[in-house]
Amino acid sequence: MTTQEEILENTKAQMRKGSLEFCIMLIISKGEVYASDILRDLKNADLIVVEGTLYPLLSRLKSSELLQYTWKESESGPPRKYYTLTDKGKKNLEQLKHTWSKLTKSINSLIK
Amino acid sequence: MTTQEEILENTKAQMRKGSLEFCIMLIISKGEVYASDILRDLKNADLIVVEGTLYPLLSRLKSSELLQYTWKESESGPPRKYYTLTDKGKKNLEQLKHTWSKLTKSINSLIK
DNA sequence: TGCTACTACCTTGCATTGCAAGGTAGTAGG
DNA sequence: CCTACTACCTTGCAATGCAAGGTAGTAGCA
Repeated sequence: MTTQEEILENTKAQMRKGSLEFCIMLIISKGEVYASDILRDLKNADLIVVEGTLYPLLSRLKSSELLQYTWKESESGPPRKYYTLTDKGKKNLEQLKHTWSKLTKSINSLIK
Repeated sequence: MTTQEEILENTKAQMRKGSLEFCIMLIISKGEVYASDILRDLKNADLIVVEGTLYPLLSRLKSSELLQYTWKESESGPPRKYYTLTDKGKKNLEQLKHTWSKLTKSINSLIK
């Protein structure tokens, strides 16, 4: 069975997923962060994401050379991977901002 | 091998996919259309979609009772399925417009 | 009647990817 | 050492976009 509510949530989830990679790069572009920082920032922006989604995505971006990381000690607990954008990542992100801008214009004109 | 260009196109594609279902419902909400009309309108909005994507999606929306269709004769060629939104579909779409508006606000504030 | 071309609808199989669930290991406090 | 906590990562499943291929109705024309 599939309720109306579930159908709606599914489509909403699709929207979130579509911008996920973009959002994560935006967050990293603001300064060195590690996974928990990213999860927190996404949550604050109403973009719920879990670890099982984030870690593979970070790995993917890393192996595409858009991200790099350095290990850093924590004051309390195990060491953390702090991510930053590479030059390639920064260029990529600029293009994505442009793409995002065009997409929202297209859709907003469909809405009217 | 994966080029910079391919990585970028992949992320762009993710963005498009995320809003696809929403866009298709927006197009149908403007009046009775059949598959080719939808493909044309999406293309005009820079949202490239192919048949193999559209037909299963229309079926899904139909079986979720967001869409309905009627067969109509064509002046030249085989008959066509003309789609419209059901009441449930209209309600759903209103919610999605709201979700879209919130999402764009969230992301735009991440961009700044 | 055949033949070709065109349009329209649909299906199959693959690749990608989000996510629930579970796993490993470092640190800290008692 | 034992428990709790944090951090990173993997496995297996399900959803879904898409390339490719398939079926069938219509039209024009010899």
